[in-house]
Parts: sequence; structure tokens; C-alpha cells
Amino acid sequence: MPPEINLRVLPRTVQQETVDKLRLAIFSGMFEPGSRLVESHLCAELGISRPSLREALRSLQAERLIDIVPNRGPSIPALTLEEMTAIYEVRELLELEAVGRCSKRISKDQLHELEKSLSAFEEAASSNDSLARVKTAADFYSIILANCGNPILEEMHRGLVARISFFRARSMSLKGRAQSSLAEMREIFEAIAAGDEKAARKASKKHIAKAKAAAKRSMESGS
Amino acid sequence: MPPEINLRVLPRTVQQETVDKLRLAIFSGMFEPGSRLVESHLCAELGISRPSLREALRSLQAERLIDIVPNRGPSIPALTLEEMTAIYEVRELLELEAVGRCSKRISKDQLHELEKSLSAFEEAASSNDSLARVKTAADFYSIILANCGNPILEEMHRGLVARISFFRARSMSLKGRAQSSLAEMREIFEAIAAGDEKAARKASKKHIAKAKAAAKRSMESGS
DNA sequence: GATTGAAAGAATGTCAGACAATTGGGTTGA
DNA sequence: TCAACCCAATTGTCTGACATTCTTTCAATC
Repeated sequence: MPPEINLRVLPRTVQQETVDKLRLAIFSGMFEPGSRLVESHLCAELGISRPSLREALRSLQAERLIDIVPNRGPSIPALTLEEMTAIYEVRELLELEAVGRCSKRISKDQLHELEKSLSAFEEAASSNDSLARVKTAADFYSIILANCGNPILEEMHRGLVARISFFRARSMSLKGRAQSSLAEMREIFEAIAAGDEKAARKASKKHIAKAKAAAKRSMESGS
Repeated sequence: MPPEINLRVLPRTVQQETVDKLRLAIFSGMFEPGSRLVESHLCAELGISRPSLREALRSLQAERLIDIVPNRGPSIPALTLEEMTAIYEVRELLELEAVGRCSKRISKDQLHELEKSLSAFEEAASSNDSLARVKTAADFYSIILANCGNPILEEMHRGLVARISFFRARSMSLKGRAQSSLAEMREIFEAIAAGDEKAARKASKKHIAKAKAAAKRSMESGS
């Protein structure tokens, strides 16, 4: 018997496409926090019907990527400092665990992928393309999370980070932040490569603390 | 200027009511894992239109409480042992943190509430009403989570626990499990009351390990 | 001039109905 | 027994409609 291969290609529905497009738009900071999303506008923009759009919006609402107030409709959440702090705290909890696990179980192959993604970030960091910085940095982390051995942890971390993507994007264009990030990420990589769980957690903790401080700064100046 | 008071009473929409009803139905084990949810049936049952139902289903899908496969529609997830293990691992991570924080910051008043909920569980544990057991146990935890000082942590824990509600409900009706749970929860309460973070974490860890084992047993026997 | 109030306009919440595409299952035929 | 085929059931999506609820504008009043 041949190995089980899932030949079925899941058809992409309009609602899925819409969720992806909107999520991407939110990530790239296309909407200001607090701004409202008018259904009819989005429908016209995306070329879809209102029911399909509304389904997509409900998905995003459940992911906490948008707020929906009855009779007022959807809007981009305007995070308070308290919320952002709370998110970073939980992110740290999840991420330290993931990095620690990753350092003890990552394969040679994946470690190489991680190294490549670090190089990609290095390149982006010295460029002016802040979108590329965000993307390559995200790749670096997604490889770590994919190798932590716990898909739930991975999923929750992704959901959490998504909620602060706006300020992460902002802070990545802060002067000096990218270079600083690079050094921190390299430290994390080295620790993982050495299989040193404790060092990996420590480096990761430092990185998050700095990222948080940067996000906070960009939050205060941004509005 | 008077203190800010939110006088607005959020109107409850059909979709919200529907999400709540379905969530409750899932929690109480009304649907077998793996069973499919037919839209037209649910519409008739709930007395709502298909668009409204579909919005509600998208919310539940984003919460991972149901699966939706394109062209096959919604169904109750049938967790694998691996997924359940992964969920319990993350639950432990979140819950230990929450219990630890709670032990250091809970107020006298809330501590009293916690004690009351423990008593309520004690009563339920010695009864035969397994739904009451689940509910009172959930109350106990929700008080702890509400007092951990981090609403995000609370929210993520709630979402995670919701996904294993089926097997938790099953395991609560396992012979001896309720009494055992009671002892473990009392230990957690005592540690919190004493403000002993380390003991609280330890007691909580033990509780989760046992709960996991019980859920696993009920999972293997249940299908 | 500032505040209140009312009315018009815009946006949302919800429904009914329709139709094409896909799935699942049963029947037929080899 | 197994394969191909066909049909009923179900989902994905759209259009259109209407009542309800916000927003904003503008006028009237203090």
C-alpha cells in the first residue's frame, strides 16, 4: 500500500480568500487602529457580496483582528497600553516555551532553514524595505514555532502576534530597531543551534522585552 | 466630570444568540465528535435564516469549536490523542502562570468568592448531576483566571478549555474523578489563600496531570 | 453663540429566495 | 464483487429587500 497522500486540494472559497486578503491588509497596516470598515465599501472593493463579506468579518472578529459592535459594524481595534502589555506578557510565556522546545528538537534540516531565514532578515534589515523586514522576521519565528513540537502552541502564538502586527510593523521602521533585532535574533539562533535551551529562553526573553519597548514607543508616538 | 460609566447596553443580535446557543450545545456534549451539522436543520431548529446561521458558524470555526470543510460543511472536531496532548500542554503553561499570579494578587473579596465556588463544586461532586459538576468546576477556574491580572491570558485559557469541553464533561462522570478533583482543587485553593505561588503552581500542575489522564481515559473508552 | 432637537441620510441586522457546484450514496451493469 | 453512473441532499454564493439603528446636518431655541 502506498503511503497515505492527501490528494484532495481544498477548494478556496470566496470567504477564505476574503479573510486572507483582509488579514493581510490589516497586517500591512492599511487600516488605522480605530478606523471603521464599511461593508458596502469593502464589498465593492473586493468584488463580493455582502453575505460573503460578513462571514469573513465574523471570522476576523473571532480572531480578535477586528471589533464588531452591534449596529455600528466592524472597526480596527485600537489597543490600549494595558492590552498591549497583556499581549506581550502572554506572548513571552508562549514564545519562551516554544524556543526552549525548539532548541531541543529541531532537525539539522530545519536548523538550516532557520539560518537561511536569518540571512534573509539580515539583508532586509540593511535595506529600507520595512515590509520585507516584517515579513522575514515573521518567517524566522514561524520556523521556530513550527519546530516546537506543539501545533496548538504554534497556532496560539500566531494568533497573538497577529493582534499586535500593526505596532510591530511600525516599530520595525524605527531607527536602529532592525539592526538591534538582528543581533537579538542571531543570539537566539546560536542558542538553538547549540541546543542550549536555557540560553535560548534567555535570549528570547531579551528580544521580546526590547520588541515590547519598541512597540510601546511606536504606539505612543504613532497616534 | 462624573466617572465614566458605560450606560450603553449592547443589543444582542441573532448571530450572538446563535453562537452562544451552539457553544452551549457543544459544551454540554449534545453533538458527538465527528458528527456533521447540517445548516438547514440548524436553521429550522433555531428559527433563524441561513445567512445568520452561517455567520455564527464562522465565528465558531475561528474559535476552533467546529470544523468547516469547503463543500462539506461544518462538523464537530474529532480530536486526536496528539491534539489533546498538545492542548493540555499549553493549558498547563497558561494555567500555571494564571494560578501563580492569582495567588499573589487576589483580593479578600474574590478569595471568598473562590471559596464559595469550591463549596458549590463540593456539593455537586457528591451529587449525580455531572452537568453541575462541570459547571461549578468551570466557575472555580474562571474566578482564578479573572484574578490573574491578565485578560488575554484569561481569554486564551477559556478558548483552549472550550475545545476539550467534551472530554472534560465525559471525564467528570468517571467514577471517583469528581472526588479526586475536589481534593486537588482544595489544595489549589489553600495555596492561593496562603499566597504561596510555588505551592499553587505545584498543586495546579498535579491537578492538570490528573485531569489529562482522566480525559485521555474517557477519550479512549468513549469512542 | 452655544445647546438642544428633529429630520434626512447612511449603515447595519436580518430575512427570503434562488441557482450552480459539489458531495455522498445508492443503483445498475459488467 | 467491483466499477461506473446518476440523483438527491447540501453547500457556496449572489441578489434584493426592509426594518432598525446610528450619524450628521440643519434649524430652532435659550
